Amino acid sequence: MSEDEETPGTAPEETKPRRRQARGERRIAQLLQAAADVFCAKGYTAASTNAIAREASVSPGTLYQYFPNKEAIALELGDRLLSEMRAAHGQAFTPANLGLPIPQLVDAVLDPLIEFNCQHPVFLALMHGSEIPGRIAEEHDALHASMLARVGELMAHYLPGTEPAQRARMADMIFAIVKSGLALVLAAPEGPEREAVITELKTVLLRYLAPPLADQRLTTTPSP
Amino acid sequence: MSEDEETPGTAPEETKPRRRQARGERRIAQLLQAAADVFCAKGYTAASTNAIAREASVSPGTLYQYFPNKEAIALELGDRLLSEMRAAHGQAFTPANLGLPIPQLVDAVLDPLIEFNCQHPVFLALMHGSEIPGRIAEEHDALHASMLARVGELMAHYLPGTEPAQRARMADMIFAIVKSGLALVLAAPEGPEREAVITELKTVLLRYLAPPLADQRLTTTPSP
Amino acid sequence: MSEDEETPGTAPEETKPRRRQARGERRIAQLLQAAADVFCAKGYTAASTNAIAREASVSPGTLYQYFPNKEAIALELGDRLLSEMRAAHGQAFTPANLGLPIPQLVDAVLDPLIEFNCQHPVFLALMHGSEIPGRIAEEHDALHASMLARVGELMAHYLPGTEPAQRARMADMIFAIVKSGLALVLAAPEGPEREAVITELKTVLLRYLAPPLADQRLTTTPSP
Amino acid sequence: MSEDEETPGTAPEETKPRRRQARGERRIAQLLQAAADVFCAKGYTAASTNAIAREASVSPGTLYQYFPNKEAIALELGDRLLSEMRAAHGQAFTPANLGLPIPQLVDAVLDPLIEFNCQHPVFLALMHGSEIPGRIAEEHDALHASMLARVGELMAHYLPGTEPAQRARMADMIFAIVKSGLALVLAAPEGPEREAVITELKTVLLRYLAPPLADQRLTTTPSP
DNA sequence: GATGAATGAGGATTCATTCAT
DNA sequence: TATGAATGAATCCTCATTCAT
Repeated sequence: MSEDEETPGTAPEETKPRRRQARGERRIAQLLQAAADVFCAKGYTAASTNAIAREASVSPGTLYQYFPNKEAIALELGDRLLSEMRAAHGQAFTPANLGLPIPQLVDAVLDPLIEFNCQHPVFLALMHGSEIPGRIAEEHDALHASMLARVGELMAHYLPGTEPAQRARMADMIFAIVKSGLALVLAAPEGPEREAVITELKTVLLRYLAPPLADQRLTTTPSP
Repeated sequence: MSEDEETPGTAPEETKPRRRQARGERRIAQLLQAAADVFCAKGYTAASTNAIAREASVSPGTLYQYFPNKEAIALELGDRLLSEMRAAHGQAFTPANLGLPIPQLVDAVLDPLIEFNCQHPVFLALMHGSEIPGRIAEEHDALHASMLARVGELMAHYLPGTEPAQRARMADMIFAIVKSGLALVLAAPEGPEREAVITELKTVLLRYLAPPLADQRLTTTPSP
Repeated sequence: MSEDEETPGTAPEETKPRRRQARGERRIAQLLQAAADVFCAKGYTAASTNAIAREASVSPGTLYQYFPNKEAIALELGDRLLSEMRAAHGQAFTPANLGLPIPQLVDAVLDPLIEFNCQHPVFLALMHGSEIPGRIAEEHDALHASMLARVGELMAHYLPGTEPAQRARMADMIFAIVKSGLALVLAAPEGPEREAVITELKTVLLRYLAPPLADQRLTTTPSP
Repeated sequence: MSEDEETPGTAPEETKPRRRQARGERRIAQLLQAAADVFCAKGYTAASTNAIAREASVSPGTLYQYFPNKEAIALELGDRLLSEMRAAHGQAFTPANLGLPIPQLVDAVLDPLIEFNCQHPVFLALMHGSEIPGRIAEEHDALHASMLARVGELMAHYLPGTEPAQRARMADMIFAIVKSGLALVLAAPEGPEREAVITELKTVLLRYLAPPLADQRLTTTPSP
């Protein structure tokens, strides 16, 4: 039984607080959605908390009831985006996928990632944050690091023979390519053009990875 | 004889204005340098003209003697950077280079570009400007477009058989890879690590381009 | 029962907004009063929004919650003054007054006008605005024109035989005399001296108008 | 022989200073002219010293070599205007004119005044200065007072039987009428319309003054 | 909790005035 | 003296944040 569910009949006096929490959650979601929209439209720095409140059809005071300041909004937004992405995208790293040949692996990793970014364009907007100050930048680094780590795991699995420093460089590279490729994908009009861009992005990765993988195979599996 | 008087025979009336102009030019350079630093540190939106003036050890009024507003500073900075880059980097597109095999071509194009960006990190900072408003964005698009066009020319030269839409996609991709690769290069510590990152970036590009170039050779040069 | 709750039967949902509106109106009135004082003291151009806010014991931000800029303050002030004046002074132009002999008419028109200007010295201050820029000047012209038109109507009624161009000149003249006479009245110390100045102003007008009115009577009423 | 010209052969060492003074005077005149233009166009408060210097084709530094601050410019301008006006207009108050019948006196006083104001529209602009601060206002009062005194003298001459307080009121009134009438005259297009406005202004004054003058004649000169 | 008015520090920009040349 | 660059206080206005209701 999950902690959030309660058997009917238990402590009725908890219902109100619960409701409140539920309402609070809705408020927060609503505010984060508004923040996402405004960040997308204006960027973090130029986005004003008043604009976010207005977008959420809420007064500025209400916004500050849920977030201590503008930074916290971006931070929370980043966190939620990240865990949402993990949920939507995490199974790409399951052992099942780790056995896949690279082309399928790339599909299994990129397709949900692209899907996710199409639905949450703020994500990329926040990742690009060259304009983002202080703690947010750190937070971004955290996010960045966690994603890099995932890529690193894959690399370790598929290219165990490569020396770690080189593997790190490759992971950085792949991550950078994916990020900027994602931007191209989002910029392309939905439809066949976007599909073509997606294909192109995968092509870049596959061609980049093919030679080391071939090396790997030669080295590790002396053939049957 | 006062310092302001000159021996007859020289161009006397030009000296004073020239001094002034020289001083003005120096001021402008100093202000642009300060702006570059502040833009790098805070991003365009969060950079304040007062901060730029302070960084230039100058009063706000002085800044406004040379630039009508913050936008003009970024615009002029972009212009200067661009022409400086053209000067430093333009010969990469000379016919001599167009005959080069791809690896050398990539070196000829990327090396000066990397060099330039290491010396002028604002350039990348300004290119990323997702937070940049109005006319500056347009200006950036212009810069972006002009650089893309260069890449496009190269592509047309080396892959004439590829259909234009696909070539455009490839050019976008290459440009995106170079931009984000450049960021990795700048982020790497100077020395062997940076060199390794540079090599990796070139590797990505070469592996990406190798198959279409091979196709091209097969198609166009039926060989003896 | 909280203060915010009302007995059923009244219009409960209007109370809060109404309170707010009332507060807002008070603020606006307070700001306009402060603006009036500062405009009187320094003139429009030299009046600063910060000074107005300070005079109103309010922060600059608050001022800008109610007015988008300095111009809007002067415009609103002009509008309010004008309609207040129309309310206080409008009946001077009723048909009843139009039948009056000139001396009574002059009383009926000038007395409320003087009264009004004594209570709102900004009015004259704003009308003199040779320093006033842009839209405000236009607005002033509108106000000016509307007052001139009133005078013109009176003239047309009392001197129908005079040619229009001449009537227009006379109206301009009368308006100018009244404006500068009003300034003298305001400058005079309240009491008998002020009364004497008022009398003198009326005398100027009556003596100016007497001859054409006499002509008019001779021309139009051939007598019994 | 004018003061500024010197006979050849006299003290040569005085030539330079003299020249300098002459040059200085020219500079000052040039600056005051520029100031007049800018004050007319923008009003005192909105006129910037830089704009005045630019209008005079001079650097701001030069302006401050001749005037300690903006106020001093307006002050000096007022002074010069006043004495110029006295020169051009002073003979209106000569004993010869004092004997004239009122209509001719009015012509003798107003015509040069109007002429002067048409040539120096700043004069009126400065007189209206409701926006003018501090010492300038006082200075204006001085100017105002000196002109009022002139009118007062005339009144004393022509209406010796009227009680002084009333005469002062009448002088104020006349002065006010003339000032605002002058503004109408300047506003009218040159040509017959302007002439008509001038006539109207004189009419106002003559009608205003006729009754007391008639009284005066009855009272003082019973004569056969 | 919700509201939105209020705050005030801070940012862009101007301008009277000074100063090195 | 003339110049015009430099100054910095003062303007207008915005926005993150607080607070009375």
